[in-house]
Amino acid sequence: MPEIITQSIQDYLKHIYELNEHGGSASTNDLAARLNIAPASVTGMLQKLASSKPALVVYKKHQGATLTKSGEKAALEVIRHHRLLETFLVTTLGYSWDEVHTEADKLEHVISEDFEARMAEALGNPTRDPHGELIPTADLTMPADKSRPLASLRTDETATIQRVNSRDPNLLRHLDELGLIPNVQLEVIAHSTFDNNLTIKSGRKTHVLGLNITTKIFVI
Amino acid sequence: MPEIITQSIQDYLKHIYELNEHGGSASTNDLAARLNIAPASVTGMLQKLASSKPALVVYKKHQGATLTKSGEKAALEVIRHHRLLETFLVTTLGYSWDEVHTEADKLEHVISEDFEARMAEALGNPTRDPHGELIPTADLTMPADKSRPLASLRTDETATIQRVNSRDPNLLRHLDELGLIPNVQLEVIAHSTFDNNLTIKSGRKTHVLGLNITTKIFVI
DNA sequence: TATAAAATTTAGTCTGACCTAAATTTTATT
DNA sequence: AATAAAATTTAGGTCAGACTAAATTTTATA
Repeated sequence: MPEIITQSIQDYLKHIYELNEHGGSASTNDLAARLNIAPASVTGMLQKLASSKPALVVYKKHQGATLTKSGEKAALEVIRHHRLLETFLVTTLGYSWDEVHTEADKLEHVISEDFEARMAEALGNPTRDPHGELIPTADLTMPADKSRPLASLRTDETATIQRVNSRDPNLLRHLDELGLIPNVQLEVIAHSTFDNNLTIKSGRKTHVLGLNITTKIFVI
Repeated sequence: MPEIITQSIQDYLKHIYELNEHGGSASTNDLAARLNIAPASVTGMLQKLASSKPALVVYKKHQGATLTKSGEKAALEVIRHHRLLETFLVTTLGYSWDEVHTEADKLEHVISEDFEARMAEALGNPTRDPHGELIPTADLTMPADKSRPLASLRTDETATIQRVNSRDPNLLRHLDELGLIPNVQLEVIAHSTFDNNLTIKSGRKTHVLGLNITTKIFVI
C-alpha cells in the first residue's frame, strides 16, 4: 500500500495511459520520445514499475508496457488533475487553450486532493476540459468516448467537434483562429483521395484541412 | 547567468531570508530545523550556494549564512509566489487562512511567471497576503514594514492588527475564532509583569494572551 | 533465409540532495 | 582558563532518476 509515486512515475503512468488508449501497449521508444528521455532510461523505469510492491505496470521485454489496475488509477488521478487544472486556468485566470498545457503539466503533480476537490466544485464539476477532452470522474473512472476522427468523415457528412487532441500551441492557436473548437458544427464538402485533404464548411467559412489536422480533431 | 535554482535551493533561500530578517545571519541549526533536514546536509548546501557562479549566499564557517543580492532576489521571487498564492487560494477557492500555507509551499516552486502575473492582476495587485504579510512587489522589492509585536504594548495602548506571523494552523484557527485578524483594532487593558500576559479588548470581547501569541501578532 | 536496420536492453556512470557517525570548533560554566 | 555542552563541519554513503556505449533482440527487406 505505501508505495511512493514520484512525479516522474506519475509522468510515466500518464503517458503509458495515453499510449494504451491508441495502440495496445506503450513501447519503450514511444515513451522515451514523449518523456524526452533516453530509451535506456525508460527500460529501467518500466522494470521498476513492473516489480514494485503493487505493480503499476505490466511489462514484457521488447513488448512495451500496460497499466495494472492500480497503475491506471494513479494515471487517472494525474489526468484528472491535469484536465481540471486546464479548465481552471482558462476560466479563472483567462488563459487561452494553447497556453494551459505547460502550466498544468507542472501543477498536476503538486496540488492536493483538497485543491482538486475545490477546483471541481468551483467549476461545477465539469466533464470536459477546454480541448473537449473528458475529465476522469472523482472516483477515477474515465467516461466512455464515442467520438471519431474528423479524418474518417466523407463528403456530405455533418458533425460536431467534440475534442481536439493536441498539445501543440501553434496548431491550437490556428484552429482557434479558424473557429474550429469544441461544439462547433461542420459539414464535409469534399474529400481528396490523393492527399486525404478534407474541405469542410463551418458557419460561413470553408477550410481545406490536411491529415495532420483532421486526425487531431474528433467529432460526433 | 544560467544558474539552476532547484526547488530545494529555493527553500533554503526563502528560509535564510526569513532568518536574516530577525537576527543577523541564518545558522546551520536553525536552517536545519526549519527545513527538517540534518544540520550536516545544510552545511553542504551552504558551501555550494556560497561558491556557485553568481554566489547566492555569503557563508562563513561556524557563522551561518546571509543572502547576496542575487540570492535575495531569488528568495523574494519565491516569497512573492507564496504570498500571492495564499491570497489567491483564499479569494478564489475559499481556503481559510490556516489551510493555505501547505498548499502554497508546494505550488510556489512550480508556477510560471505568467501565472504569477495573472494572479496578481486577478487579485488587483494586493500588497498583503491573508495573514497580513507584505507581498514583495513585481520588481522584487520588499516594502518596508513598520509594525511591532503586540507583546511590546502596555496598558492603555491601542493598536490595529497588521499581520500574524505564524504558520501554525491551530494558532491561526484559534485567532480566527477570537476575531484577532488583520485590520482589527484592540486595546491593552492590562499587562502582567510576571508572565508577560496581555489582557486585550477587541470589540466587545476581552482576551488574555501569553507571549506565545503576542509575539506572533504584529500591530501598528 | 540471410542480413541490414530499428528497437530495446544491459552495464556501468553521474548528479543532486539527502543521511549517519566521527571530528572539530565555539560557547558557556565553573 | 579548563572543561563540558552545544553547534558545526568533515568524511563517507545511499538513493532516485537520469545518461552513454555496447550488446542483444526483433523486424523488415533483399
